[in-house]
Amino acid sequence: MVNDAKLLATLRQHFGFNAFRPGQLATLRSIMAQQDTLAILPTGAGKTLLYQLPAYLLKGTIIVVSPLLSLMQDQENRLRLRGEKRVVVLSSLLTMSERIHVLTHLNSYHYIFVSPEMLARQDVEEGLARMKLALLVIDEAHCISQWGPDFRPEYLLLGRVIRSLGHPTTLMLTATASRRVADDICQKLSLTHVTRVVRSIDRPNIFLAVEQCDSQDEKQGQLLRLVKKFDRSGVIYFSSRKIASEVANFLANQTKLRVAAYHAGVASIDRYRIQQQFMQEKLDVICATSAFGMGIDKNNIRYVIHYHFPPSLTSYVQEIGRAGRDGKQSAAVLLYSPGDEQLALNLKAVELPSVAMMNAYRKHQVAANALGRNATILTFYLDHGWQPERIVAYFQQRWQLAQRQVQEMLAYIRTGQCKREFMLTAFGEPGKKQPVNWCCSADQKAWQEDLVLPVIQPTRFPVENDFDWQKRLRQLFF
DNA sequence: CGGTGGGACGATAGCGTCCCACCGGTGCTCTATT
Repeated sequence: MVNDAKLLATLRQHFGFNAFRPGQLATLRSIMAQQDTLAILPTGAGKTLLYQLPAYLLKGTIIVVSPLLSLMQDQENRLRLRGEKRVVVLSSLLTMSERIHVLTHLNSYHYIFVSPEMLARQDVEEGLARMKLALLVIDEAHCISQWGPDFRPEYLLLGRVIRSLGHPTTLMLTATASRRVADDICQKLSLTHVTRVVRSIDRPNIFLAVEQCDSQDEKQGQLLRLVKKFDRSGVIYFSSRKIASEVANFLANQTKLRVAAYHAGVASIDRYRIQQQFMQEKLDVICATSAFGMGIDKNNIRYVIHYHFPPSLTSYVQEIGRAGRDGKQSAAVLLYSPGDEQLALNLKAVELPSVAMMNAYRKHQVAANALGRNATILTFYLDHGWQPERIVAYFQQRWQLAQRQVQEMLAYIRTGQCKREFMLTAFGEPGKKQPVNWCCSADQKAWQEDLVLPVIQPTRFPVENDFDWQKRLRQLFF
């Protein structure tokens, strides 16, 4: 049994820190007690340490399931910089002979990074099932709930994979998950006894604002005003690639700022360059779709503006959470024109096969692969033995959920009460707000008159205060 | 799914109506051609 002193010693010896950040110790205790653990810790809480530290104490390989190839490569590079050589990204970027080599030498790796799609392949699953695993890590675990059902269905097979790997200790990591999402993650993985380590989603240094704009022209004008006013680094989120690119050009022409558009239509090499330049302060503003953000490790993003309507409060909290990681004052501004919610709904509507479409399919009027964009997700469910009736019911349920999420987002926009209070209540943390009302509802005057943000003290990461290691050492040795 | 913009058409000289095409985000992996 590993005690706290041992964990702390390992932290000192291998990472050079003197204290854990909030949530780390509780998570590590749980992992070392071989408990499945869901850690919901805000961005910047040091989540990678949660599996890198146990690597020094556990025997066997650590598998990390990650949603993006770029994230896996990034993690691999970081581990190599730490001197870890026994690390591999098992992905389609390997040549066939490289992949065969990896699969026949699985035991020689300390860390294996893998996507859910690759992990669900029979040869990979069987290969890994023969290994001694120290830990299974599911990074960005909210993807199970958010992307799994409609977009990347292999996420729904992770429960099966966990069982076929002999149920290793499983660590799920995410920055944002409401209680409902957390329940959904555990349920979809069929994990019943899960330790949850949850820190507040509140980021007191982020000012919350909603600006109503009556037209798209007014919105663009307002955006320009905000971007000129705010200090350098910022991210602007869009739900359209085309408009993201157009506004990027507009801002580049109207200001002296260095602006780039970032979305899935941009070549991956350029996306990589843009991200690097943003990190190195060679770009000021990124006009992005939801493609941008995961794994962004930049601590001085001063603002996140939403030009379009986020699909849910959860995604909104995730996206604005990228601001102000250094604890200094930052802002999250949502620009809203009445009717903006329609685009969010339409995006969901095309993702889910309509009832009419499914009826046509059931009457054999169309084949599954003729269902266009919906074909992939639909054939997945059919291949896994779902009856069409069940699929229709499920998609209807997903559609209703999407509508509820849009309604919740609208309620956030419209509420006259403190935005922060609304947000925290929605995430099951009522009454946990800081004494200061730091949002546009409370600071109407300051916000609307001259955009002067109230000054607050930068927050430092507090030392884990529920553990006095010196006292604990005295108890152990004297 | 649902909103919008453009073209055709009708009945009549300036505009209404209808219909159709188009648009709207996120990524993995595999496979067959260039």
